[in-house]
Amino acid sequence: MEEVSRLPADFFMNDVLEVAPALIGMDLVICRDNVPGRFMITETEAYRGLEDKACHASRGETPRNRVMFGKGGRIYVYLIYGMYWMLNFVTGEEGNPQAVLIRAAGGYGGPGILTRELGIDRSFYGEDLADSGRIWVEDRGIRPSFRQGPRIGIDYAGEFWKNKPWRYYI
DNA sequence: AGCAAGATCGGT
DNA sequence: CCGATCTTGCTG
Repeated sequence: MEEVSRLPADFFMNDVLEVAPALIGMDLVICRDNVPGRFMITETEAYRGLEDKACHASRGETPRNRVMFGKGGRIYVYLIYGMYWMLNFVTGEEGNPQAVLIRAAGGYGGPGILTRELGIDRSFYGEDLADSGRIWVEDRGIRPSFRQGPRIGIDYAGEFWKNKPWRYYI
C-alpha cells in the first residue's frame, strides 16, 4: 500500500483547538484485511482538558480515560449507551488531557454510525496513529471551507461549556 | 453490590 | 420524545 503522507505524532501534540479544525478535509485511513480504506473527515469536535466540563477528563483520570492523559497521537475509544463506539484522537502534550471526537467521515454521518461502518471498537484503544498498521491519517492537501458551532449532546456540561463553538463541520 | 447516567440513533 | 443496551464510576 502507498502512504501519501501519514500525519506524524507531532501533528497531534498541539492544542486540540488547533488540531480539530485542521483535520477537516484530511483522510482517515482504516486497514481491513490488509486493504486500506480512505474516508475524508468532515466533522470533528474538540474536548479540552480538566476544565472543560464536557470532557471526560474533567472528573479526573480513570481507567477509561487514561490514554487522554498521555501524549497526543493515540486513539481514545469508548462505548456509549451500550451500543456505539466513539472514535477520538488524543491531542496535546502529556499531562494535558484533550481529544478530538471524529463525528463524520467518508459520507458516514454520526460518530456511532462511522465506527460501526468502519469496524472500530475497543481493540483500537491506545493505538498509535503515527505507528499503527491499521489506522492513521493522511493529508492530501485538501482544505475545504467549514463551519463551526456548539458541540452536540453535552447538555450535562452546563451553558458555559455547552456554548463553546468547538464543533467543526463541512 | 447496586445504581444512575451517558460526546447516539432510529422509530413513534 | 422515548427506548435500546451495557459499561463505567460513584456511593455505600
